[in-house]
Amino acid sequence: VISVSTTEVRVRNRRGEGARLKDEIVAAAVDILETSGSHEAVTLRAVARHVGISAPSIYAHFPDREAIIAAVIRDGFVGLTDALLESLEGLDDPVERLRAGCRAYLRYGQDHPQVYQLMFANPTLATVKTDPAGFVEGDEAFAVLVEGVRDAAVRGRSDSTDYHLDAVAIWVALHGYSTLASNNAGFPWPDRDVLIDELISRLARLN
Amino acid sequence: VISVSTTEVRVRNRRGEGARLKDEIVAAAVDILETSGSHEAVTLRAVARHVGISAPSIYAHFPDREAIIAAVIRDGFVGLTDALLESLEGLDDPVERLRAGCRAYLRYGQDHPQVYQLMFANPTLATVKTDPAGFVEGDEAFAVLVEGVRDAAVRGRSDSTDYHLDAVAIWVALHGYSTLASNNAGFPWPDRDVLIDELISRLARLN
DNA sequence: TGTACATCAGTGAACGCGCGTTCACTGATGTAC
DNA sequence: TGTACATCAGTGAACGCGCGTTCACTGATGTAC
Repeated sequence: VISVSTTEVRVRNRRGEGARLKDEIVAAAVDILETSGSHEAVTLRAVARHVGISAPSIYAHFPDREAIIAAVIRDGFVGLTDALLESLEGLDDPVERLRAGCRAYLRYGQDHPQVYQLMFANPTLATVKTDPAGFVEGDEAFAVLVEGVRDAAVRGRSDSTDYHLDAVAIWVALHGYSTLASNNAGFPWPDRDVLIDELISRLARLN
Repeated sequence: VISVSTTEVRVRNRRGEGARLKDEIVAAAVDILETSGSHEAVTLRAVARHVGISAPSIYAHFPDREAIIAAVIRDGFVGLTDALLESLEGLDDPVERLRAGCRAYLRYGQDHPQVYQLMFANPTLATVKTDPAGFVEGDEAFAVLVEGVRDAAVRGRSDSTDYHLDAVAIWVALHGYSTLASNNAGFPWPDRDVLIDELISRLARLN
């Protein structure tokens, strides 16, 4: 019998590199979260098993299970903001920038549906959102959107006069589409790109 | 010492009325769900405690815990559809009807945030949605919206030509606002009524 | 260069808990005769 | 009208499980002298 199991043996971190485990723990939590489709599966013991360590080892890095989830959410906000900013690189046309940003937002939600859900549709958030760090990240992401609307208006491509209001309108629509699409695959959705373009142009008041 | 505790003693159902417990179980599940803010708290034992029965008694009415949640979701769809239809009663103006329906939808989401979340933003749904009954209810609710857009267009109050597309756009926006608002109270929301009216008039293409 | 030792990165066993589920049962109530 | 009995609406005790968390520990590794 040929052994197929690749009994992943974890190599213990070298002295002074113990903090590396912290990142591995968060990565494992994300993995379990997205694979299982529910944050209930992200138990302290499941995370430990996934990383290949004993359960108590986690306590050197996180005070409790909730802190791991909070770290996942914080990482999510950083990742989303990065994705948004990256999507704008090299683009000059304000409408193109707006569309690119919105698409990047939806892509993030589609690629990390469970993390996304945790970020925006879970009361656990209360904990992280009170934490200034998570809040600032979320604000930064939203600011990208407000800037996009303002830019389009200033350069004569949109009739928007209330940038904040219109940015909120777009955010609300994007978020709605993101969560509904990932949870209601059976619904008769119209063409995705048409829907998104209509949402953006009407809510950003493109002319 | 004056006894304050109202040790709720449940009266056993009379013969032939055992099925009444089924409704009590669902009601208890909804109560726990909305009070706790998370469906994780809706355990079989917690529901039994809330109703005032022993845990095994539930098995006479539901095969397992998941079936209770499914019943909560089904009830939710019925409740939402009823609320939508009721909101239209006595209204004739198509734009008024559209607004009333949308407001009723948001009110439902605000009044039953956790049930709402379970209905639209949870993969547990997969089970219920495959079930024709739940599906039909959801379709009926959405049909109310499509009819609203069509009616407005036919009566010259909207420029919509693709009723389904525009109804989806409105649904997406309403859903987005509903979940974001209930989970992000700290966000600087614009005036609620202004936001909602703008979403509806732009997405329904009111003229 | 050699060695004693402090420190670091973890481990293994154990705990109490609430959970879903099973099993054999109980006692009130309606019904057949 | 009286009574034996079937049925119905539940109960109580028990199970095995995975969980979060604690505790005392181990063994490799870098460092001071």
